[in-house]
Amino acid sequence: MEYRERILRFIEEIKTSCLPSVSMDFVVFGFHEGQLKVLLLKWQGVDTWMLPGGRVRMDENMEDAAYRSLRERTGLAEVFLQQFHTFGNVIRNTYYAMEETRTKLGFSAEDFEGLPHRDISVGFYALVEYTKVNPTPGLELALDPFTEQIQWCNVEEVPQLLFDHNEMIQVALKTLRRQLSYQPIGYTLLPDQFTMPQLQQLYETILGQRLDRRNFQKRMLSYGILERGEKFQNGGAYKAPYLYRFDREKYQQALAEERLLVV
Amino acid sequence: MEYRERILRFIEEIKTSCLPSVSMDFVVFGFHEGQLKVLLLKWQGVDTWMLPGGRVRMDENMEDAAYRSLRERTGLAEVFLQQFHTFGNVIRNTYYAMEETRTKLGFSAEDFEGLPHRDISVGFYALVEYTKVNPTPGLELALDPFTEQIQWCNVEEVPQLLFDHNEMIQVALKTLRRQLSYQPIGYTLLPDQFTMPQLQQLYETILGQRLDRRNFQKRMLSYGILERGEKFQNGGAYKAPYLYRFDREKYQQALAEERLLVV
DNA sequence: CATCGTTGTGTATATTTAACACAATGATAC
DNA sequence: GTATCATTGTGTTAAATATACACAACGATG
Repeated sequence: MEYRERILRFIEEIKTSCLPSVSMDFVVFGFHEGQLKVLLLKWQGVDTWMLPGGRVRMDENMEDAAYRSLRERTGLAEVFLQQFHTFGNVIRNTYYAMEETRTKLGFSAEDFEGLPHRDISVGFYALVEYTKVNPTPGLELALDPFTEQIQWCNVEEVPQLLFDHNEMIQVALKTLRRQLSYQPIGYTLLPDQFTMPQLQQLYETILGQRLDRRNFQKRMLSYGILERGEKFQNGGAYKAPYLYRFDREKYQQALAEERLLVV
Repeated sequence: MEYRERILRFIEEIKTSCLPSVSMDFVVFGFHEGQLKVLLLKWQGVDTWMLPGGRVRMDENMEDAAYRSLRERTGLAEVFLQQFHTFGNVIRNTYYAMEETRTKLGFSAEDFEGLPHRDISVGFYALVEYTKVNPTPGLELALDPFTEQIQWCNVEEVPQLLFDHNEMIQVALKTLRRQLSYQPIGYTLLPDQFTMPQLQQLYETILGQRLDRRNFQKRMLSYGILERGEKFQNGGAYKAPYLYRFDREKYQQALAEERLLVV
């Protein structure tokens, strides 16, 4: 199918099969080499980054739509996904790049007619295991003919984004910090097995503050949600740390009872 | 203006000047005689209660729309208002009473054509001072020609409501409890002056548990956000309690620093 | 003027949180 | 081989906080 044709079909699909004036935006967090990362994408013809988004089909639950969108982007079926805020300001769309994009791609105003000019956007944050993610540009899947590039970016180094997406990331981060004690942050951001220092680094990165190594370990073990495994030697000139994995059942139970307060 | 005419105008207004497929619902909390109350309303021709709702105008920020809707309903300009969750399930609308209402009122399907058949609804909870509220049925204001009755109901005695509104109240309550320590719950639900037992009763009602009288007082005073006034005698056979009022500035500061943990 | 329910304040105890010290490990340099 | 170094695992102590509880003061009532 030709490129122009694909875009026209895409627009037609949005107009006919998706809820008008409602969109979703995703703040996808990953953790790699001691850094908290977020997934960003770029539209073809626009040189500013933005968050991945999605739309809700007419007969689709919003939560299902969110999982679907994220699966299409990351290839992950099992992720932690949660709405954190709904953004409804008119000025959200002040820096809308749709017009710019349209012009650059050589489409007429009529081609894009009927698309909503203003959206309410439901913000979701997702916690995914960095190594398992396969960022997929929409171009390859025909799911979004605008998306050219998609890649991870350190949370501290996020550039100026389109729309209110910078604010979205900040609100998502704030929510993440607040929910650290009653959401399964650990086993959705870390690989199956991990060391205590890794776990601590994750918490420190999210909270943005140092924690006492000894008290942290004591506390984590006291929750009774960790299983200790073998020792792990990665070649450093130091004592080998133990590998741990989460006891999912006990973790869930502790979360339900909100016993995992950290700070 | 005739009744039928008013409804047709109302529908036309929604279709032309409000965002399609987005609505708002409000869980309005008040506190009176030791009871947490919530504002419910009834449509004409339907004998099931529901939550007050609203819509966002095309050129209006969603938050502004929420304040406007609530002002129209309660007559209050200054309320604490905050979104707590966005509801997007399709089955939300399974028990939709719109059709039923339409038939009972003698309107044809064409009259109601073009109205969205499925909404995403942003849930807000509001904290208002019970005595200052003047519940206003839409009929009197032409703001909502369906609403016949509006009144307070004890949170524990809420009947089966339309749509997913019972769930909404539960989620709002959960959020309220969780945010008790970093939101200005106190001075939005209580009158300007209040006694310590009143304040405690409020906290106990929201949290759904008893608190130690002495420790509660000690803690509240330790925050340094209360100003003690005169003694207050309401005629009971007991020692007169002091009246307090909040030092708004210090309260705000304590909230910002999240120092008001209660349980 | 004794009684009763309620309010204000204090104090002792238990629990939790925070601060800190030391031994063990395993690669590296000499 | 052995000393060095960064890092890990565990314990101990002091401070802060939360909890439990006791008593005196007040003001209407009979």
